[in-house]
Amino acid sequence: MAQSDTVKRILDAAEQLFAEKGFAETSLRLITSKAGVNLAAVNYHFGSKKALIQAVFVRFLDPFVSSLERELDLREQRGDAAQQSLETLLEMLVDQALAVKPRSGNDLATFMRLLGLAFSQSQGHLRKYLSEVYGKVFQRYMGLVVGAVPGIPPQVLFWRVHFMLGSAAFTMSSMKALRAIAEAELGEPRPVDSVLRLMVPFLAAGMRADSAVAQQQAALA
Amino acid sequence: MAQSDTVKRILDAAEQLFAEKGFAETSLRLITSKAGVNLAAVNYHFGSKKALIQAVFVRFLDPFVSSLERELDLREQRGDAAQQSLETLLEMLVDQALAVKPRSGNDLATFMRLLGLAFSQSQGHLRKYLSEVYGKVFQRYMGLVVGAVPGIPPQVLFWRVHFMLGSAAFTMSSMKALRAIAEAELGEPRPVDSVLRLMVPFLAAGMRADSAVAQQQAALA
DNA sequence: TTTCGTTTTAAACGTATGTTTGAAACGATT
DNA sequence: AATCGTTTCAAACATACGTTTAAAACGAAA
Repeated sequence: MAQSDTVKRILDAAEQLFAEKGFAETSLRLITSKAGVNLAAVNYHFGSKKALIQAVFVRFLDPFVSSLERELDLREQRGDAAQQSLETLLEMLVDQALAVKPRSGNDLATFMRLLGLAFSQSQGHLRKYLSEVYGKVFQRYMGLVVGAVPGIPPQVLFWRVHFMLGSAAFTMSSMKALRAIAEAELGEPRPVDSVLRLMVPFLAAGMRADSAVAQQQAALA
Repeated sequence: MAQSDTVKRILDAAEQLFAEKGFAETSLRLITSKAGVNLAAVNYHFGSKKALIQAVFVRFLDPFVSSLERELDLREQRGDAAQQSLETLLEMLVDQALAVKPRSGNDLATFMRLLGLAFSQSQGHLRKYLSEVYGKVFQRYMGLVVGAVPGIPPQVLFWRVHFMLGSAAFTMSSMKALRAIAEAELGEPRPVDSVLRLMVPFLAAGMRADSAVAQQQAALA
């Protein structure tokens, strides 16, 4: 018969638990018990915990990245790739993230949190693996972003890209907690996708900030 | 005699190791061996590993926060607290961070990384503790920030503040790695304080981005 | 010098983790 | 029905961790 669903059950449980508690804090015993499979199943099917972590990321990043590449190809064919506005590019990313069809019981918040963890919590092995596998798309996309903010020196651009990344990674990995705070302080919180869209003008404005002023600010002791 | 320097040696070693590897990944055995003291010394002097983590943060946050509060008082007395520009407020924070006099072998990068970890890696107990002790100053400062960007709806402002926070926390906690990448890609990297100053116009512009557009963007499905 | 509270020390404890093992159960193929 | 590769299972293994213990060393006060 086709491979049993043990693998899928492990991935589902691991994905959810990783998103809730992080990698180090999630034990294999917790994962396997939630998945209803034997403890040894993880090492049998994946080889190690590290490999399981990678497998979780591959399963949820692959569709996202494929769909992103398709969209990039499309826009390139239409020839307007070079002159995309920054806002359009950022929205495109949000749209792709929102377009990933949720699997059973894995909602957008889980996706966000995992994406955030990939940057903030990833130990060496994960970060290296992700940049090996997805580095090319990342650079392709970032090339477009850089092209959309002309007149900024490369040094400044480098750091602004990472300010952007940090904003996104932090927000996504803390999304759940932040929405709870927002609810306590301001009533009914925005839906997750609305928060993502709220980031677009914030990031775009930051990227476009006057760089002469920026240089000057940074220069003075 | 005065309390032996065992406590100080533990704090020094822990501070540096936490900054390098995070909390969970740093064992008491590693800390005590680096500090050249007995393993049991941590539990004797601090009670537990959690208490040690808190002690590390208190030691390096207290001077920073005190100095920040002094500066806030000063500006309040001068009466110009209410009409500070956003840039001025952010620069003030950078200046306070840079003004913390480095202890032996603990440079600015360590300070940055710890501050970043406080947000990203802190488990429940640390976050709760920090917000209990330093929440008041944080809110006082954030009140000024919010006052410096008029005309933005509270909901939008809430999220933008956290976009800002995320940018700063991520950048600081990844500062060392990012500077290494910058060096490989662009040659001699900026000094740490210059990177901090580079954030100011980026964040200020993001905070001030047109909120009507933002609202509209966020609203459309 | 003796006393007594403080600090340091080596060793052990208890627990949790990722991983391995060898046998049992399974399921398609012959 | 017998065979054989695959998968599951309970149990154990090896290791690492934070913490505790009880004795030894220390150092100022008497």
